[in-house]
Amino acid sequence: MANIRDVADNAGVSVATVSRTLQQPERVSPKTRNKVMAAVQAVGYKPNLMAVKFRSGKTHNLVVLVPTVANVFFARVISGMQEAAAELGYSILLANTLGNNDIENHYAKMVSTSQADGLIQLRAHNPFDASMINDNGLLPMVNACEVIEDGQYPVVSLDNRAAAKAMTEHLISLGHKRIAMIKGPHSSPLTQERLNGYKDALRDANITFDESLLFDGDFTLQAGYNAGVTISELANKPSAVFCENDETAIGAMKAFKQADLQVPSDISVAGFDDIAFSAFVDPPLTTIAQPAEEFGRTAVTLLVDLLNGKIKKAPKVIMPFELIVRESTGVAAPR
Amino acid sequence: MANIRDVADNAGVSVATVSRTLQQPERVSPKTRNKVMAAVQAVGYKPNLMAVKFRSGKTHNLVVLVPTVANVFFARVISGMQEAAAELGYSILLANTLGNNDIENHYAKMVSTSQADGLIQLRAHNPFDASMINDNGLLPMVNACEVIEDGQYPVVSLDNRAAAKAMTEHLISLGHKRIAMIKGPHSSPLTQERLNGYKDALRDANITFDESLLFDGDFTLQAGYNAGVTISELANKPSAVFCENDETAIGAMKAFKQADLQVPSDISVAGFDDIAFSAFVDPPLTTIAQPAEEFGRTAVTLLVDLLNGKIKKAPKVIMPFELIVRESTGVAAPR
DNA sequence: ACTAAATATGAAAACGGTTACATTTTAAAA
DNA sequence: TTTTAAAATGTAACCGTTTTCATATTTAGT
Repeated sequence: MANIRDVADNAGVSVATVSRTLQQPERVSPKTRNKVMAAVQAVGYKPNLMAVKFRSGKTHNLVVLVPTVANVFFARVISGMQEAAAELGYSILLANTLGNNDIENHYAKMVSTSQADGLIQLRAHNPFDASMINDNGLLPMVNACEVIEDGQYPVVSLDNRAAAKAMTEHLISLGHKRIAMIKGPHSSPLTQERLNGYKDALRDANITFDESLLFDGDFTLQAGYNAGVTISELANKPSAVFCENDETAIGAMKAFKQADLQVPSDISVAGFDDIAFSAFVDPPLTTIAQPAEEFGRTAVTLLVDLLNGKIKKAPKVIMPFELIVRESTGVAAPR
Repeated sequence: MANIRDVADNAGVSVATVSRTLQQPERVSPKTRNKVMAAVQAVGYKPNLMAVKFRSGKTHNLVVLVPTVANVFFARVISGMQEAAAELGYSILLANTLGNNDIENHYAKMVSTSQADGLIQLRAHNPFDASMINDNGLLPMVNACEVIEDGQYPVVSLDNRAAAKAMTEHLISLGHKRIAMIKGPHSSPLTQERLNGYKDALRDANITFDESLLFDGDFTLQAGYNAGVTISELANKPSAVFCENDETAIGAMKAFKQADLQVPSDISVAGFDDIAFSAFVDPPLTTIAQPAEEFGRTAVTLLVDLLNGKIKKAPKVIMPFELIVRESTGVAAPR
């Protein structure tokens, strides 16, 4: 494999000149520039970027911690990250953490071991192992999708509380009073935020919050189905179910169908995220759309700015949401 | 940031000894080993892995080219890759190519520029730009999911033709004679393989192949929906539709529902991949299950073996498939 | 106790670039 | 033409490891 010295020899110049020709062509005369370029071709030179990264101390790699790439919403976010990263000359190192703390730490360590310049978390969960904190006591990190309260790190998030409130108000406006909620995992701040929004709407409408209408989930189809089965066996069923994500809602709808409950005439169902499938299930799902790709783009832009020292204090970017009303929600049935 | 020299100074030994202590502890006396370990702690040493990779010439990175991470099937494959890579001490650099040739080349180039040791393609599409071929004329690459014919590179694939044949036979056994097919993108060898399997089954059952029952798609929900609309407007409708993946099938089912065609009583629908959603749509989708995670695991194992020179000539691993009969396929309606 | 072999350690080169600094060449100004 | 500044190029140090080879130390054998 040809290296920069081979090029220099071939062109009859020094390695410094070759390096300059490649990095700052304007600093070298047109004549030698041509010689060098010809030599590059002649010997088939490919710069060893590992050497460059080592020397420069900048890897231009970003680690992204994602709970699971199989989640359709995350897949969209990642897609946006890839795009922005490519534009800025960065590569994404994707880590599928499966919520596992060891895996998270393993990948987060790539920053302290100079394998990556920064870190994006798709799940709020700091601080990491103290061993990976750098000089100034902070990791070059941004949190996406979930707000983190301590204000130390940049955040790009959705106003989950407001969005959940908007959805709940939509259900209330259709006449629903007994509105169940299928939650996300306990460990996720999202769960709490969306629950808060739900409670806000209830309070504003003078509907007393009923803890027995809360069901556990974990953002998977199966969990939604399980909760749906439980709900359909209830003596005093809710007339609407607000699910903390679309997968959950789709799972629950299957349970309702099996129990011969019509959606939305017997029971309304609402989701959150607006994944592609939601428009294609039967009935199409009412949900909250989030600008997923934009999330990703913003997160890497923020991180790169942070790495370049362009950010003074941790900003908090709140992305807009949109209530998408489809056919899975309808007016409450008379009791 | 402490480097190996700081550790050496602190421990009162040479850098060579520190390196040995960390890499091959058995080659250093217990006494100095303890001294070094203490020094590592004392100065908070974290090896600069970029330097290690540069020096060793092994990056322990693998580039994975995926057409789109938003495809649920690919997401499962990637998940399996991550797992196997982590076990083998490799990291995955995920590239979302969106089928774009430039993006593919850009990421493939990471191998020739020493940023990654090898490459996995989730879509068969070689050779690349000649500029990135190495000495022996080959890229350290394995193809997953799609068989490639030239036999130069290891392949892990499914017998798509046999699987498509099995599904078509299932439909024929239910009495279907007019079976439409919604294809994948032209560019994908998968499309052709599955089409071949479909034709095989037709031939074996003495059903004449009817080109007008072939519809274009691209593996997305929307394309499936579009084809579904076209089919429902047909004067002489097929009694069954075999879709080349599940997303397509789910899209088509939505179109049929809108056209008041009952699945499966009016028209049967079959998919391919068995993504998680398929069990949860209405009706649950008959499909072909592929061991997606295992695909991913096998692909990286193969690639790592290839990198270690453990592979003589390119193997071709064919993974098993399974016909999953759910409720979207039923006996053919009398005409 | 003496020598040979085995083990432990250190000094320094190497990996492939970038870059500060020194030097030479070219262009511009006097 | 001479002087001076600017532009082009070269020399060599440097980034943080690993690794070869030489040297020092320990262990074993007689």
